[in-house]
Amino acid sequence: MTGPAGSVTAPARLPADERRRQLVEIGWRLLQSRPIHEMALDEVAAEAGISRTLVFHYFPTKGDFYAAVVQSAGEHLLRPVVAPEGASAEERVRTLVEGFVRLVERNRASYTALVRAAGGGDQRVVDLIGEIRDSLVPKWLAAAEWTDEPDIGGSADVPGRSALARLVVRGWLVGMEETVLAWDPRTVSREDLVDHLIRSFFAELELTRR
Amino acid sequence: MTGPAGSVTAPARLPADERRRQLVEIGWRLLQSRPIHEMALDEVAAEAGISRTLVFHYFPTKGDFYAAVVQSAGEHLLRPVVAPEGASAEERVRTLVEGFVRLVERNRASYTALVRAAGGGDQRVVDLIGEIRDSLVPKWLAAAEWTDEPDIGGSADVPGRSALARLVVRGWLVGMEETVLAWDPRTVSREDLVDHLIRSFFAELELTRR
DNA sequence: TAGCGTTGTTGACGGTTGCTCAACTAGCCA
DNA sequence: TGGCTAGTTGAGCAACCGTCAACAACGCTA
Repeated sequence: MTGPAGSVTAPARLPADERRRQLVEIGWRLLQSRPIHEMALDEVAAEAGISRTLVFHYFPTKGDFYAAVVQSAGEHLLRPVVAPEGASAEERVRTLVEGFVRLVERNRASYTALVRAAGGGDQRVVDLIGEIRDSLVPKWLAAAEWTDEPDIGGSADVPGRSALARLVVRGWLVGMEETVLAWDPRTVSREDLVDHLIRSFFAELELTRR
Repeated sequence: MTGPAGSVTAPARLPADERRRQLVEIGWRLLQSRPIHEMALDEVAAEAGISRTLVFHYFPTKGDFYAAVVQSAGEHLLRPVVAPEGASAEERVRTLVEGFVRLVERNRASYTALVRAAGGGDQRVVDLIGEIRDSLVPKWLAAAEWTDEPDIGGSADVPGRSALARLVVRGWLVGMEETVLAWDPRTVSREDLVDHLIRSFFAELELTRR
């Protein structure tokens, strides 16, 4: 355990940004085995082979560190999921859904860790996850080629229509998250799941049209 | 703050079950202003006018206490939401949706506290919230008069159909939770929200039929 | 090469909190 | 009165977050 350099323990002195990245990376790794509130900064420091004080030097508070970890994790996890350019709306949405299902299949631990962080941690982390979710809404709306058309013959300054769509898509995304996480491949086939999610998304969207 | 008996501080000696209930009630009250991981047992003890040790006497571990609080909270919050007996499917679902929206409107702090507990706390609490959600699924299916009919001419031992429905309803419930919590009455009217949720629920269910 | 500021790093300390242990006290029955 | 049961407590341990003042390595200038 306290081996003198068993694996790749940091030599001694690192440039600031590199140390930061190292710590975030360690935090992310630890987050996958422990719920967030059980990850002590002691552990992070030990893993990096430095003193706990140094962690506080880079992240003034525990919450700051967690926020950095969650932010980085969110980017890493969600960046690869993109819709292809020249395809039909259905194909694009399918790509997003399948990308997400695959993401969960491959990184279940990571993803649940990330989602769980949405509940327990401090306020910054909660807000961060909220922002990440919000940032996904336009992506999905665009994939469905859903244009934010104003009410037919109605006034454009009434935000009701598009606001409802955004709200609904946000809720739908969270529901999908939950569905895929709770999904048991032995009772529901992967195909049925994906098909249902796609049709569900379009149906939900269509319902907001009026 | 340290008033000698301003409100209703417990006298001294209480029967076990009464003390338990008092502590859970205090925990529930505190949970509404603080996220769960910030509620120290010190505070609970102080609020009850007893020593911290006694709290541990009734709840061996912090997680046990939190679990008890969440359990009680879940029952208190969700019990009142029931569908009327003799109404149509649509009316019954409408009652459930409106009941839930009203619940969130009135007890926003309590409800978010409860939902947030689903993420951060210890495993027992997470599981508990999962069970509460699961227990809601049949209630909603029944309200929609959704009979768990086997595949037409198919084998009854294939669980695919109803399993999908249960899974989907669970996800939809979580999505609705999120939607109502993120809902801003200034951009989406209450009526539009409720209407959409009702139609969304039936649409989602209909999609599982095949 | 000496000096000096900048920057990465640390040990020691304080306060809070979850949890344990042995002991004290109020009622109740023989 | 004595003794049993049950509610209650203070002292103490260990883990953890966060602070402070100081140390050590490197680059720059002279």
